Amino acid sequence: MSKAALPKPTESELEILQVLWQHGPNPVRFVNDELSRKRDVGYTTTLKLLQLMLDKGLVLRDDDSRTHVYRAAVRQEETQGLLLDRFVDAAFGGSAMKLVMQALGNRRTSKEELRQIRTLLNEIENEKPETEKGGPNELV
Amino acid sequence: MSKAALPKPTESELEILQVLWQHGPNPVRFVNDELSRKRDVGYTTTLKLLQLMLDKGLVLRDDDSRTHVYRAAVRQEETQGLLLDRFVDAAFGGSAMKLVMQALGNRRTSKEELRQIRTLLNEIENEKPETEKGGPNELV
DNA sequence: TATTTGGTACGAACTAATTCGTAGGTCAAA
DNA sequence: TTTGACCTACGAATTAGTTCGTACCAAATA
Repeated sequence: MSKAALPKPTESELEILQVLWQHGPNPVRFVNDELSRKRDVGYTTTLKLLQLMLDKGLVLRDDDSRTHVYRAAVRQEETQGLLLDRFVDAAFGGSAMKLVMQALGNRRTSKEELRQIRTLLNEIENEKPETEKGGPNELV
Repeated sequence: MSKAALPKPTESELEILQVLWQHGPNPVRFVNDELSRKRDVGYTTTLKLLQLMLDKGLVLRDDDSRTHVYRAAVRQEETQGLLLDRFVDAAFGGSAMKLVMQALGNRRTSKEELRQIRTLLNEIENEKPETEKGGPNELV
């Protein structure tokens, strides 16, 4: 009963989640201002979206004060993982490797990034990572 | 005038493209049969989809014979790259690296796959890949 | 107190994507 | 030459997602 079917966010909902993940709990006004930096979006549109997301369980809200404060109800890595799975299926016939190869092959990748990936590869290969920080998903 | 704005396929259209990429040019009947292996879909639904895709320029068709034969009009790698870009923006805030790390970190990856990635990393790091095949985008 | 400012709720319009029913054509076999 | 199988075309219903107008409430301020 704990993990009831992680609802999949739509594209717009994802934009909002990005804001909440990045800036933490905030009122509609703030979220809308952030979204407005990229594209034109009405205040009530953002409000409505947040309300729908509340229904879906994608966000939680604190409505103690008149100005409600919303916060993400789903974890970023988890959600990204979910979307990634779906995307890999849809666009790469389920092969995550093909996706990785394409992502690496098709764009400029800095030395530093390449180094990070090598490090990650090593950790994976050794099952138990030997990093000083320890945690398995502490990367990135 | 050559590359007029690569139209972005929807999810359903992508399913169809997968079939055409994998099996080559084929009539509606075949495509529909393939799709039906995964989920329930009516023949005329597939037909309509293919007709819409024809309008969009996603497929071409040979209607010499009564039974039209459709084939993909867009290259697989190109389309996947396009979708990948959009997806990276939407879900990973534009960071392809985060996506790769997540894709590698979150799932079982075989030794062989890891080796492939290392090889790719080496090629990228040397700017000019030393593979016998030569071409820059020949990877994957 | 009256007005302005800023907030929520929500119906409803709009758009894109998906699905299917129905009409009608062609061809081969009975 | 009629029947049945199989095909295309296409209008239209349905669904999901997005957007916004309008109504309404509360708090601050003139």
